[in-house]
Amino acid sequence: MIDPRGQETLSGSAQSEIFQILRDGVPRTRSELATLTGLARSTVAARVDALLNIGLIRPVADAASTGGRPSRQFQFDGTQHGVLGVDIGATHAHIGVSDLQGTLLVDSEVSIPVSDGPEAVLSWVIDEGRKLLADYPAPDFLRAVGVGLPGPVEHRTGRPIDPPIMPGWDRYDVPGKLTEAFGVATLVDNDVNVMAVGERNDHWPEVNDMLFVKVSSGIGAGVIAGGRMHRGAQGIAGDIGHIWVPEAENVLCRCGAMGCLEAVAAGPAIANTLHEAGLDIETPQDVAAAIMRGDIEAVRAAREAGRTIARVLTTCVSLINPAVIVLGGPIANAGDHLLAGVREIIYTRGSPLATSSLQIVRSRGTDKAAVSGASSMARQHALSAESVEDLIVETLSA
Amino acid sequence: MIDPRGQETLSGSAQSEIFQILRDGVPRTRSELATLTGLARSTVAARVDALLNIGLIRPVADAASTGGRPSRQFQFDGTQHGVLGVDIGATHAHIGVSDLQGTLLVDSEVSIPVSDGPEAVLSWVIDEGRKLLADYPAPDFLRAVGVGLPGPVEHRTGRPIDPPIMPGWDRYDVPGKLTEAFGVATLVDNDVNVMAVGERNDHWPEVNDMLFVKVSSGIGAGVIAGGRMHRGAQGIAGDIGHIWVPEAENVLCRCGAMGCLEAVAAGPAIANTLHEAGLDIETPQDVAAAIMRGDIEAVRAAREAGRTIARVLTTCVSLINPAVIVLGGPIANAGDHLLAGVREIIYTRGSPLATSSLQIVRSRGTDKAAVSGASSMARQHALSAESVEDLIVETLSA
DNA sequence: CAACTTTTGTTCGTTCCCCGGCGTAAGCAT
DNA sequence: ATGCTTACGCCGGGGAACGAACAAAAGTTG
Repeated sequence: MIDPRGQETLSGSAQSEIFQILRDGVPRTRSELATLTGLARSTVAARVDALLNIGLIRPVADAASTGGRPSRQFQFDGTQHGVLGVDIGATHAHIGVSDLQGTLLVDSEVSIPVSDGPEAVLSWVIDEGRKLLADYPAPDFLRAVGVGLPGPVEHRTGRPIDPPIMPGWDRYDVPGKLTEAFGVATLVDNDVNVMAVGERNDHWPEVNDMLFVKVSSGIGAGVIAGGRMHRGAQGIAGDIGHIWVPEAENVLCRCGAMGCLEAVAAGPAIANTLHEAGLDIETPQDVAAAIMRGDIEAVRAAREAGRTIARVLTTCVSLINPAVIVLGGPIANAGDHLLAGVREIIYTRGSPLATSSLQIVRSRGTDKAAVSGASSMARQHALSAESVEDLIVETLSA
Repeated sequence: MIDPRGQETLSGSAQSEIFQILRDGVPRTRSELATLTGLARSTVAARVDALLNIGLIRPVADAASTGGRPSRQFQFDGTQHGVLGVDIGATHAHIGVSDLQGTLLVDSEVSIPVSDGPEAVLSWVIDEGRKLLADYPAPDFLRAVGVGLPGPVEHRTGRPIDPPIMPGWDRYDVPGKLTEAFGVATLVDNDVNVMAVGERNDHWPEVNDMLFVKVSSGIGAGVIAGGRMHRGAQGIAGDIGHIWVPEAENVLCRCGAMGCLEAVAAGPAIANTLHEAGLDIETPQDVAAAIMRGDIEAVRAAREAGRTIARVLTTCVSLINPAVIVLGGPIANAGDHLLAGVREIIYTRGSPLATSSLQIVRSRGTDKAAVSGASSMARQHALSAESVEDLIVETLSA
């Protein structure tokens, strides 16, 4: 019964090859899969049966006959399993259950400051997660958990590293806690990275080089290079909020330094400018609202912030040569004004080669972007060759 | 040697798994390999025999007995095969034969302008290559060819794309020509990328995130992200020479635009400055010579160029979070002055997190850096799991 | 110095996966 | 309804790898 070759299974990597082909959602027949993979029809049949058993694929309408017996078609079925997406913000926690297609099934939000510490926040996550999952009692329904945290995270271990605004979280074993509670793998990352992965998986799957820039109370970027999240030597790649810009030369940043980009172009900086101009604006949310209602001063400030950010981004574009820049966060999503400022500078000042086919767009995510990004990260893991193979083996032995 | 396990060792085929383990040069016994791979002793023995036959490993002194029969040890043997490394510069061509350990065996250089066109230049490469290879008549000695070109290259196809200084080379099928002549795979890339790969493979094998910056007649960077060369959406990632900098606001660049970094900080710009200051300096080589002999004006100019470049690099550091920045090219290698300027700015102005453990060093390559980089690129290919397996299969069938 | 111990190296039968051929099932065309 | 065409399911054969058993080569001990 048991493969005597133990855990080292060369054929194992090919085990889920069929599934990886079907992941695109296109229905295919067994013969098509055989020619695509080069495997024998009999082998394909066995694999397809296994996937059907697990519920990762489903039969769909037969293909039109070409003269002989019509062939059955099979298609990716993402409805039988799900993942948990968790977004921890500075003042709130947001959790959602998505199926493996990426459809958000239910979600729930609560106001809880991250400064209450990991035990309090994660307890809510666990309780609420279990409540939401109660509606999906299928055995093995949950396949993974994804978490976005508002600070630097060592992705390999899932632990926050010296987070500035998360007292008590430093090096806390977030995946340990959640894996214990839910019994599945837990992936943790910085919220910007999580949104970047989500945006890419959901809207730009064919793009391998992308920059996601979030403008809210700070400014951060997620770098996707060669189709993979780029984290850098210490996991702080994309931390562009504290790059020195001449506009901020005499402005003190919350990080304690002078000259940081986010000291002049992030939400609080814009709020401050507008407040001093006499507007009744305190928070980044107020800024977004003012921009949305077309306040001329706010619009001007958003566009100017866009220009300032773009001056930094021109360098990023030359260095990375991305196909797309996505702007996200409440300020960027409040109309096209910040976007317009970014485009203005990048398309005029950026190098012609790198900008000729560069797209600069707004995030398509909504207020649920972070949760859906976290889910997307979890989904990516759950649908990976490794996870699917584990599931096949598990099911076979049971 | 290179540690192949540094990043993703695509477990595609376990056939050459044993070889990939031995690539680090450490001698190992069959039993050690068996426990490392999880394979049976008999399987390991068969694989080892195959590798011995090919000549990719060699037996070394037996291990000390632990009471029983002493075990034989085997070690990577890079002396039985070799690669060709080719560096095409603006005014010269340089070719060398290296063995698979990376030792440069012979090399040869000629003054030939790249503007003579691909047929002329590559004819010399082929003739000279055959001459050099005549001393290594072992069948199947040559395993790959690596080429560095002074312009943008579409790495997938190996064709130059709109190169500014290579008339007649646009979209020329360089790998086709050389593969036909030498009968092995040919890899082509931009010279900066080639040097970056070489520097990484030879001197920073364990570093996965690195920036290589070349300062000569232009300024370019090679980006290694997550252990892989990053090329970007159009293959022009790292093209930092034409980033807008305020220092160059009113300076015309050779590219036709105003404000480019390399218009003020590359070799020709420094030469021009010094020439205007009354020095007898015309070319970047003159600049390097002046710096080397300690000319105070030249040293000052080099340091100032370093500062200007570093202002751009601070953004790159925040975005990529590299572990190392390597500065190469004739200007950077003419003493530590440019390096000092770069360090001065990055360590004072860069974000503390990203610079705290960042190393900024000079390239260790010599004037043969480009050839050795091209060889290194070829070697990386020749030692990849795929190539080794092909070789095993080939030898078995013969 | 010979027999024993210990570990390695080698051979060979077994197991399992996968391939490919053959018979059967299921629609189309006449 | 009959034949044709294509797809599905079963089954024997080949190859890869495993592991047990045996042979070899030291060191160890009486």
